[in-house]
Amino acid sequence: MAWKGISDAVIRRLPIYLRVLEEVRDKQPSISSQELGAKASVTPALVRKDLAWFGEFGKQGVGYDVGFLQDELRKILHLDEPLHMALVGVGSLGHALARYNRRRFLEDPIFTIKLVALFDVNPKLMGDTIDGVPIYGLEEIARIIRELEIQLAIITVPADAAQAVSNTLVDAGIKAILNFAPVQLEVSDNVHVANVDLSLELQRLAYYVGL
Amino acid sequence: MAWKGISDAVIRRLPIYLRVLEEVRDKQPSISSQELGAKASVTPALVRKDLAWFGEFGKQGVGYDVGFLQDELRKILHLDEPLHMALVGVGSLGHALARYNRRRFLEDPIFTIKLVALFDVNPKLMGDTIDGVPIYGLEEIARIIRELEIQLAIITVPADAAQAVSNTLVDAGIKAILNFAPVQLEVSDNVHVANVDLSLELQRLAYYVGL
DNA sequence: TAGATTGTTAATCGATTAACAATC
DNA sequence: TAGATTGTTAATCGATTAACAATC
Repeated sequence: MAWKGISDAVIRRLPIYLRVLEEVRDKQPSISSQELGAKASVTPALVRKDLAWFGEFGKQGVGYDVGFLQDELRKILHLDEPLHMALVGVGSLGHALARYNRRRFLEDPIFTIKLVALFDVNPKLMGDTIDGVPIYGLEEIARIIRELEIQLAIITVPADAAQAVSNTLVDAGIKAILNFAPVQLEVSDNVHVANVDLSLELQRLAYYVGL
Repeated sequence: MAWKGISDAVIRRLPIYLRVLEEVRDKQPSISSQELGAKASVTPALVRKDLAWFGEFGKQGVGYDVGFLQDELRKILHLDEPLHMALVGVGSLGHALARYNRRRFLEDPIFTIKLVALFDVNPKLMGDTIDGVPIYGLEEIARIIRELEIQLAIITVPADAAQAVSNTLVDAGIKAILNFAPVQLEVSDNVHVANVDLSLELQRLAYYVGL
Protein backbone atom coordinates (compact mmCIF):
# COMPACT_ATOMS: atom_id res chain seq x y z
CA MET A 1 0.00 0.00 0.00
CA ALA A 2 1.57 3.21 -1.13
CA TRP A 3 -0.05 6.31 0.30
CA LYS A 4 2.57 8.72 -0.79
CA GLY A 5 3.25 12.08 0.71
CA ILE A 6 1.00 11.91 3.72
CA SER A 7 2.19 14.34 6.36
CA ASP A 8 3.92 13.09 9.44
CA ALA A 9 1.49 15.12 11.53
CA VAL A 10 -1.26 12.80 10.29
CA ILE A 11 0.70 9.57 10.83
CA ARG A 12 1.56 10.67 14.33
CA ARG A 13 -2.12 10.73 15.31
CA LEU A 14 -3.05 7.31 13.98
CA PRO A 15 -1.51 5.36 16.89
CA ILE A 16 -3.42 7.66 19.26
CA TYR A 17 -6.69 6.81 17.51
CA LEU A 18 -5.73 3.17 17.75
CA ARG A 19 -5.25 3.50 21.48
CA VAL A 20 -8.69 5.08 21.89
CA LEU A 21 -10.33 2.37 19.79
CA GLU A 22 -8.75 -0.32 21.93
CA GLU A 23 -9.98 1.35 25.09
CA VAL A 24 -13.50 1.56 23.71
CA ARG A 25 -13.81 -1.68 21.80
CA ASP A 26 -15.61 -3.74 24.45
CA LYS A 27 -18.08 -1.02 25.29
CA GLN A 28 -19.51 -0.01 21.94
CA PRO A 29 -19.72 -1.19 18.35
CA SER A 30 -19.15 2.19 16.72
CA ILE A 31 -17.72 5.61 17.46
CA SER A 32 -18.28 9.06 15.97
CA SER A 33 -15.51 11.45 14.95
CA GLN A 34 -16.89 13.61 17.73
CA GLU A 35 -16.23 11.02 20.42
CA LEU A 36 -12.99 9.69 18.96
CA GLY A 37 -11.73 13.25 18.71
CA ALA A 38 -12.66 14.07 22.28
CA LYS A 39 -10.82 11.04 23.61
CA ALA A 40 -7.78 11.76 21.44
CA SER A 41 -7.74 15.52 22.21
CA VAL A 42 -8.36 16.43 18.59
CA THR A 43 -11.26 18.15 16.77
CA PRO A 44 -13.86 15.93 15.05
CA ALA A 45 -13.08 17.57 11.71
CA LEU A 46 -9.44 16.61 11.99
CA VAL A 47 -10.31 13.00 12.81
CA ARG A 48 -12.44 12.77 9.67
CA LYS A 49 -9.81 14.47 7.54
CA ASP A 50 -7.03 12.24 8.84
CA LEU A 51 -8.99 9.07 8.13
CA ALA A 52 -10.18 10.29 4.74
CA TRP A 53 -6.60 10.25 3.47
CA PHE A 54 -6.72 6.48 3.50
CA GLY A 55 -10.26 5.67 2.46
CA GLU A 56 -13.92 5.94 3.43
CA PHE A 57 -14.21 4.09 6.69
CA GLY A 58 -17.30 5.68 8.22
CA LYS A 59 -21.06 5.55 7.77
CA GLN A 60 -23.17 8.72 7.78
CA GLY A 61 -25.45 9.01 10.77
CA VAL A 62 -23.58 6.25 12.59
CA GLY A 63 -19.84 6.83 12.76
CA TYR A 64 -17.00 4.35 12.47
CA ASP A 65 -17.22 0.64 13.27
CA VAL A 66 -14.67 0.22 16.04
CA GLY A 67 -13.34 -3.20 15.06
CA PHE A 68 -13.22 -2.37 11.38
CA LEU A 69 -11.43 0.92 11.91
CA GLN A 70 -8.93 -0.79 14.20
CA ASP A 71 -8.16 -3.31 11.48
CA GLU A 72 -7.77 -0.64 8.84
CA LEU A 73 -5.49 1.52 10.98
CA ARG A 74 -3.36 -1.49 11.83
CA LYS A 75 -2.98 -2.27 8.15
CA ILE A 76 -1.99 1.31 7.38
CA LEU A 77 0.62 1.30 10.13
CA HIS A 78 1.86 -2.19 9.18
CA LEU A 79 0.79 -3.47 12.56
CA ASP A 80 -1.31 -6.28 11.10
CA GLU A 81 1.71 -8.59 11.00
CA PRO A 82 4.60 -9.02 13.46
CA LEU A 83 7.45 -6.56 13.00
CA HIS A 84 10.93 -7.46 14.11
CA MET A 85 12.98 -4.98 16.06
CA ALA A 86 16.57 -4.74 17.28
CA LEU A 87 18.07 -2.63 20.03
CA VAL A 88 21.68 -1.48 19.94
CA GLY A 89 23.38 -0.42 23.17
CA VAL A 90 22.56 -2.45 26.25
CA GLY A 91 23.48 0.12 28.88
CA SER A 92 21.06 0.91 31.66
CA LEU A 93 18.68 2.74 29.34
CA GLY A 94 18.85 0.05 26.66
CA HIS A 95 18.33 -2.62 29.25
CA ALA A 96 15.29 -0.83 30.65
CA LEU A 97 13.77 -0.30 27.21
CA ALA A 98 14.36 -3.93 26.31
CA ARG A 99 12.44 -5.07 29.36
CA TYR A 100 9.74 -2.48 28.85
CA ASN A 101 9.15 -3.40 25.24
CA ARG A 102 9.25 -7.09 25.99
CA ARG A 103 6.59 -6.78 28.66
CA ARG A 104 4.42 -4.68 26.40
CA PHE A 105 4.68 -7.23 23.63
CA LEU A 106 3.79 -10.15 25.88
CA GLU A 107 0.94 -8.49 27.73
CA ASP A 108 -0.74 -6.57 24.96
CA PRO A 109 -2.04 -8.73 22.10
CA ILE A 110 -2.29 -5.66 19.89
CA PHE A 111 1.34 -4.76 20.23
CA THR A 112 2.97 -6.63 17.37
CA ILE A 113 6.43 -5.07 17.47
CA LYS A 114 8.68 -7.86 18.62
CA LEU A 115 12.15 -7.26 20.01
CA VAL A 116 14.28 -10.12 18.68
CA ALA A 117 17.91 -9.06 19.04
CA LEU A 118 20.12 -6.92 21.25
CA PHE A 119 23.60 -5.64 20.38
CA ASP A 120 26.42 -4.20 22.44
CA VAL A 121 30.19 -3.61 22.28
CA ASN A 122 30.84 -5.03 25.72
CA PRO A 123 32.20 -8.59 25.24
CA LYS A 124 31.09 -9.51 28.76
CA LEU A 125 27.47 -9.30 27.67
CA MET A 126 27.83 -11.67 24.69
CA GLY A 127 25.63 -14.71 24.99
CA ASP A 128 23.52 -13.16 27.76
CA THR A 129 19.81 -12.70 27.24
CA ILE A 130 17.29 -10.17 28.57
CA ASP A 131 13.84 -11.68 29.02
CA GLY A 132 14.87 -14.31 26.52
CA VAL A 133 16.26 -11.95 23.87
CA PRO A 134 19.92 -12.66 23.06
CA ILE A 135 22.75 -10.10 23.08
CA TYR A 136 25.18 -10.09 20.13
CA GLY A 137 28.35 -8.17 19.30
CA LEU A 138 28.17 -5.12 17.04
CA GLU A 139 30.00 -6.97 14.28
CA GLU A 140 27.02 -9.32 14.01
CA ILE A 141 24.51 -6.55 13.25
CA ALA A 142 24.42 -6.99 9.49
CA ARG A 143 24.16 -10.76 9.59
CA ILE A 144 21.50 -10.99 12.30
CA ILE A 145 19.36 -8.24 10.81
CA ARG A 146 19.21 -10.12 7.54
CA GLU A 147 18.66 -13.52 9.10
CA LEU A 148 15.90 -12.43 11.45
CA GLU A 149 14.39 -10.00 8.94
CA ILE A 150 14.59 -7.08 11.33
CA GLN A 151 12.97 -3.90 10.03
CA LEU A 152 13.07 -1.54 12.99
CA ALA A 153 15.82 -0.53 15.42
CA ILE A 154 16.33 1.38 18.65
CA ILE A 155 19.66 3.12 19.25
CA THR A 156 20.73 3.59 22.88
CA VAL A 157 24.49 3.88 22.51
CA PRO A 158 26.56 6.90 23.65
CA ALA A 159 26.44 9.97 21.42
CA ASP A 160 29.85 9.43 19.87
CA ALA A 161 29.00 5.91 18.70
CA ALA A 162 25.50 6.63 17.38
CA GLN A 163 26.33 7.71 13.82
CA ALA A 164 28.49 4.65 13.16
CA VAL A 165 25.80 2.33 14.51
CA SER A 166 23.20 4.12 12.44
CA ASN A 167 25.30 3.64 9.29
CA THR A 168 25.65 -0.07 9.95
CA LEU A 169 21.91 -0.42 10.52
CA VAL A 170 21.02 1.49 7.39
CA ASP A 171 23.48 -0.51 5.31
CA ALA A 172 21.84 -3.66 6.60
CA GLY A 173 18.50 -2.44 5.31
CA ILE A 174 16.81 -0.87 8.35
CA LYS A 175 14.18 1.69 7.33
CA ALA A 176 13.11 3.13 10.68
CA ILE A 177 15.16 4.06 13.74
CA LEU A 178 14.19 5.26 17.18
CA ASN A 179 17.21 7.21 18.38
CA PHE A 180 17.87 8.01 22.04
CA ALA A 181 21.38 9.35 21.49
CA PRO A 182 21.64 13.15 21.67
CA VAL A 183 22.82 13.52 18.08
CA GLN A 184 21.15 14.41 14.81
CA LEU A 185 21.71 11.25 12.75
CA GLU A 186 22.53 11.63 9.07
CA VAL A 187 20.62 9.03 7.07
CA SER A 188 19.49 8.59 3.48
CA ASP A 189 16.08 9.94 2.46
CA ASN A 190 14.32 6.60 2.54
CA VAL A 191 15.17 6.02 6.19
CA HIS A 192 13.01 7.50 8.93
CA VAL A 193 14.44 8.55 12.28
CA ALA A 194 12.45 9.47 15.39
CA ASN A 195 14.45 11.15 18.13
CA VAL A 196 13.87 10.97 21.84
CA ASP A 197 16.29 13.38 23.42
CA LEU A 198 15.95 13.52 27.17
CA SER A 199 18.12 16.55 27.84
CA LEU A 200 16.51 18.56 25.05
CA GLU A 201 13.09 17.81 26.54
CA LEU A 202 14.19 18.78 30.03
CA GLN A 203 15.82 21.99 28.85
CA ARG A 204 12.68 22.88 26.99
CA LEU A 205 10.52 22.18 30.05
CA ALA A 206 12.79 24.39 32.13
CA TYR A 207 11.43 27.35 30.18
CA TYR A 208 7.96 26.74 31.60
CA VAL A 209 9.20 26.51 35.18
CA GLY A 210 9.43 30.29 35.31
CA LEU A 211 5.80 30.86 34.39
CA MET B 1 11.16 37.58 32.59
CA ALA B 2 7.74 37.26 31.09
CA TRP B 3 7.81 36.61 27.36
CA LYS B 4 4.19 35.74 27.05
CA GLY B 5 2.65 33.69 24.28
CA ILE B 6 5.78 32.54 22.51
CA SER B 7 5.03 29.42 20.53
CA ASP B 8 6.24 26.07 21.75
CA ALA B 9 7.76 25.47 18.31
CA VAL B 10 10.17 28.32 19.06
CA ILE B 11 11.01 27.19 22.61
CA ARG B 12 11.68 23.69 21.32
CA ARG B 13 14.51 24.95 19.11
CA LEU B 14 16.33 27.00 21.73
CA PRO B 15 17.98 24.00 23.43
CA ILE B 16 19.14 22.84 20.00
CA TYR B 17 20.78 26.21 19.38
CA LEU B 18 22.34 25.94 22.82
CA ARG B 19 23.82 22.59 21.91
CA VAL B 20 25.35 23.98 18.71
CA LEU B 21 26.81 26.95 20.55
CA GLU B 22 28.43 24.65 23.09
CA GLU B 23 29.94 22.56 20.31
CA VAL B 24 31.36 25.63 18.61
CA ARG B 25 32.37 27.78 21.56
CA ASP B 26 36.05 26.87 21.68
CA LYS B 27 36.55 27.25 17.96
CA GLN B 28 35.13 30.66 17.17
CA PRO B 29 34.06 33.87 18.88
CA SER B 30 30.93 34.46 16.81
CA ILE B 31 28.47 32.60 14.60
CA SER B 32 26.12 33.73 11.83
CA SER B 33 22.47 32.69 11.58
CA GLN B 34 23.59 30.91 8.42
CA GLU B 35 26.04 28.66 10.24
CA LEU B 36 23.96 28.22 13.38
CA GLY B 37 21.01 27.26 11.20
CA ALA B 38 23.03 24.76 9.18
CA LYS B 39 24.24 23.02 12.33
CA ALA B 40 20.77 22.99 13.85
CA SER B 41 19.02 21.89 10.63
CA VAL B 42 17.02 25.08 10.41
CA THR B 43 16.95 27.98 7.91
CA PRO B 44 18.95 31.11 8.78
CA ALA B 45 15.79 33.20 8.62
CA LEU B 46 14.15 31.04 11.25
CA VAL B 47 17.15 31.32 13.55
CA ARG B 48 16.98 35.10 13.36
CA LYS B 49 13.25 35.16 13.86
CA ASP B 50 13.41 32.81 16.84
CA LEU B 51 16.08 34.89 18.57
CA ALA B 52 14.36 38.18 17.74
CA TRP B 53 11.42 37.20 19.95
CA PHE B 54 13.64 37.73 22.96
CA GLY B 55 15.81 40.67 22.01
CA GLU B 56 18.51 41.90 19.63
CA PHE B 57 21.45 39.62 20.23
CA GLY B 58 23.33 39.93 16.94
CA LYS B 59 25.55 42.42 15.19
CA GLN B 60 25.14 43.23 11.50
CA GLY B 61 27.99 42.02 9.35
CA VAL B 62 29.31 39.81 12.14
CA GLY B 63 26.68 37.49 13.59
CA TYR B 64 26.12 36.45 17.18
CA ASP B 65 28.76 36.38 19.90
CA VAL B 66 28.84 32.73 20.92
CA GLY B 67 29.38 33.21 24.65
CA PHE B 68 26.90 36.04 24.91
CA LEU B 69 24.18 34.19 23.03
CA GLN B 70 24.77 31.13 25.21
CA ASP B 71 24.26 33.23 28.32
CA GLU B 72 21.12 34.83 26.95
CA LEU B 73 19.58 31.54 25.88
CA ARG B 74 20.36 30.03 29.27
CA LYS B 75 18.63 32.92 30.98
CA ILE B 76 15.59 32.55 28.75
CA LEU B 77 15.36 28.83 29.47
CA HIS B 78 16.04 29.35 33.21
CA LEU B 79 19.20 27.34 32.88
CA ASP B 80 21.36 30.06 34.42
CA GLU B 81 20.68 28.74 37.91
CA PRO B 82 20.39 25.14 39.18
CA LEU B 83 16.92 23.62 38.78
CA HIS B 84 15.80 20.86 41.12
CA MET B 85 14.11 17.80 39.68
CA ALA B 86 12.33 14.76 41.09
CA LEU B 87 11.62 11.40 39.49
CA VAL B 88 8.62 9.32 40.48
CA GLY B 89 8.62 5.60 39.74
CA VAL B 90 11.91 3.77 40.24
CA GLY B 91 11.25 0.78 37.99
CA SER B 92 13.83 -0.22 35.42
CA LEU B 93 13.10 2.78 33.21
CA GLY B 94 13.08 5.20 36.13
CA HIS B 95 16.29 3.71 37.43
CA ALA B 96 17.96 4.06 34.03
CA LEU B 97 16.82 7.66 33.61
CA ALA B 98 18.01 8.51 37.12
CA ARG B 99 21.48 7.25 36.31
CA TYR B 100 21.48 8.86 32.90
CA ASN B 101 20.50 12.25 34.19
CA ARG B 102 22.88 12.04 37.08
CA ARG B 103 25.81 11.31 34.79
CA ARG B 104 24.83 14.13 32.48
CA PHE B 105 24.65 16.55 35.36
CA LEU B 106 28.03 15.58 36.73
CA GLU B 107 29.90 15.47 33.44
CA ASP B 108 28.42 18.43 31.65
CA PRO B 109 28.98 21.74 33.44
CA ILE B 110 26.25 23.32 31.32
CA PHE B 111 23.59 20.90 32.40
CA THR B 112 22.11 22.56 35.46
CA ILE B 113 19.08 20.36 35.98
CA LYS B 114 19.82 18.50 39.16
CA LEU B 115 17.99 15.35 40.17
CA VAL B 116 17.56 15.59 43.93
CA ALA B 117 14.82 13.12 44.89
CA LEU B 118 13.37 9.80 43.77
CA PHE B 119 9.98 8.41 44.79
CA ASP B 120 8.44 4.95 44.62
CA VAL B 121 5.61 2.90 46.15
CA ASN B 122 7.81 -0.10 46.85
CA PRO B 123 8.69 -0.02 50.58
CA LYS B 124 11.75 -2.17 49.91
CA LEU B 125 13.39 0.73 48.10
CA MET B 126 12.95 3.26 50.92
CA GLY B 127 16.22 4.63 52.18
CA ASP B 128 18.13 3.35 49.14
CA THR B 129 19.96 5.78 46.93
CA ILE B 130 20.86 5.81 43.22
CA ASP B 131 24.14 7.56 42.53
CA GLY B 132 23.65 9.35 45.80
CA VAL B 133 20.05 10.45 45.25
CA PRO B 134 17.68 9.14 47.95
CA ILE B 135 14.44 7.23 47.33
CA TYR B 136 11.36 8.28 49.30
CA GLY B 137 7.81 6.94 49.60
CA LEU B 138 5.03 8.52 47.55
CA GLU B 139 3.46 9.98 50.69
CA GLU B 140 6.54 12.16 51.10
CA ILE B 141 6.18 13.85 47.72
CA ALA B 142 4.48 17.02 48.92
CA ARG B 143 6.85 17.54 51.83
CA ILE B 144 10.09 16.87 49.96
CA ILE B 145 9.13 18.95 46.96
CA ARG B 146 8.57 21.93 49.18
CA GLU B 147 11.64 21.38 51.31
CA LEU B 148 14.04 20.89 48.40
CA GLU B 149 12.31 23.49 46.22
CA ILE B 150 11.79 21.05 43.36
CA GLN B 151 10.34 22.63 40.23
CA LEU B 152 10.49 19.85 37.64
CA ALA B 153 9.44 16.18 37.69
CA ILE B 154 9.74 13.01 35.63
CA ILE B 155 6.95 10.44 35.84
CA THR B 156 7.91 6.82 35.16
CA VAL B 157 5.15 4.98 36.99
CA PRO B 158 2.73 2.52 35.34
CA ALA B 159 -0.10 4.02 33.29
CA ASP B 160 -2.78 3.46 35.90
CA ALA B 161 -0.87 5.32 38.60
CA ALA B 162 0.27 8.26 36.49
CA GLN B 163 -2.72 10.57 36.87
CA ALA B 164 -2.74 10.28 40.67
CA VAL B 165 1.00 10.97 40.83
CA SER B 166 0.57 13.92 38.49
CA ASN B 167 -2.16 15.37 40.73
CA THR B 168 0.07 15.08 43.79
CA LEU B 169 2.95 16.77 41.98
CA VAL B 170 0.80 19.60 40.69
CA ASP B 171 -0.74 20.16 44.12
CA ALA B 172 2.77 20.42 45.52
CA GLY B 173 3.53 23.21 43.05
CA ILE B 174 5.32 21.47 40.17
CA LYS B 175 5.01 23.47 36.95
CA ALA B 176 6.62 21.13 34.40
CA ILE B 177 6.39 17.36 34.00
CA LEU B 178 8.15 14.94 31.68
CA ASN B 179 5.75 12.03 31.40
CA PHE B 180 6.80 8.56 30.23
CA ALA B 181 3.51 6.87 31.12
CA PRO B 182 1.30 6.12 28.10
CA VAL B 183 -1.54 8.34 29.27
CA GLN B 184 -2.69 11.84 28.45
CA LEU B 185 -2.35 13.59 31.82
CA GLU B 186 -5.00 16.11 32.82
CA VAL B 187 -3.36 19.14 34.41
CA SER B 188 -4.28 22.75 35.03
CA ASP B 189 -3.42 25.34 32.38
CA ASN B 190 -0.37 26.69 34.14
CA VAL B 191 1.34 23.29 34.19
CA HIS B 192 3.32 22.08 31.20
CA VAL B 193 3.57 18.39 30.29
CA ALA B 194 5.95 16.86 27.75
CA ASN B 195 5.16 13.29 26.80
CA VAL B 196 7.58 10.59 25.75
CA ASP B 197 5.51 7.65 24.67
CA LEU B 198 7.62 4.75 23.51
CA SER B 199 4.89 2.61 22.00
CA LEU B 200 3.33 5.55 20.19
CA GLU B 201 6.71 6.32 18.65
CA LEU B 202 7.30 2.74 17.60
CA GLN B 203 3.84 2.38 16.10
CA ARG B 204 4.37 5.56 14.17
CA LEU B 205 7.75 4.37 12.89
CA ALA B 206 6.15 1.12 11.78
CA TYR B 207 4.33 3.12 9.11
CA TYR B 208 7.62 3.99 7.46
CA VAL B 209 8.84 0.40 7.45
CA GLY B 210 6.68 -0.32 4.44
CA LEU B 211 8.19 2.40 2.31
C1' DT C 1 34.21 52.31 1.59
C1' DA C 2 32.62 47.46 0.35
C1' DG C 3 30.95 43.18 2.14
C1' DA C 4 28.44 40.71 5.36
C1' DT C 5 24.74 39.89 8.12
C1' DT C 6 21.24 41.46 11.17
C1' DG C 7 16.12 42.43 12.52
C1' DT C 8 11.75 42.83 10.43
C1' DT C 9 8.02 43.07 7.16
C1' DA C 10 5.52 40.84 3.50
C1' DA C 11 4.67 36.48 0.92
C1' DT C 12 4.17 31.63 1.02
C1' DC C 13 3.16 27.36 2.61
C1' DG C 14 0.92 23.81 5.22
C1' DA C 15 -2.08 22.34 8.69
C1' DT C 16 -6.37 22.91 11.16
C1' DT C 17 -11.13 24.29 11.48
C1' DA C 18 -15.72 25.48 9.82
C1' DA C 19 -19.44 24.58 6.98
C1' DC C 20 -22.48 21.84 4.39
C1' DA C 21 -24.41 18.71 0.86
C1' DA C 22 -24.82 13.76 0.69
C1' DT C 23 -26.67 9.82 2.88
C1' DC C 24 -27.14 6.27 6.34
C1' DT D 1 -39.29 10.55 7.55
C1' DA D 2 -36.20 13.09 10.94
C1' DG D 3 -31.77 13.09 13.16
C1' DA D 4 -27.10 12.18 13.06
C1' DT D 5 -22.85 12.08 11.09
C1' DT D 6 -19.89 11.37 7.25
C1' DG D 7 -16.44 13.03 3.44
C1' DT D 8 -14.99 17.14 1.33
C1' DT D 9 -14.45 21.89 -0.04
C1' DA D 10 -13.52 26.57 1.31
C1' DA D 11 -11.88 29.71 5.04
C1' DT D 12 -8.78 30.50 8.71
C1' DC D 13 -4.93 30.29 11.29
C1' DG D 14 -0.11 29.84 12.40
C1' DA D 15 4.45 28.89 11.21
C1' DT D 16 8.17 29.20 7.91
C1' DT D 17 10.60 31.46 4.21
C1' DA D 18 12.00 35.25 1.22
C1' DA D 19 13.37 39.77 0.67
C1' DC D 20 15.51 43.95 1.93
C1' DA D 21 16.64 48.33 4.30
C1' DA D 22 19.58 49.32 8.19
C1' DT D 23 24.11 49.08 9.93
C1' DC D 24 28.25 46.91 11.74
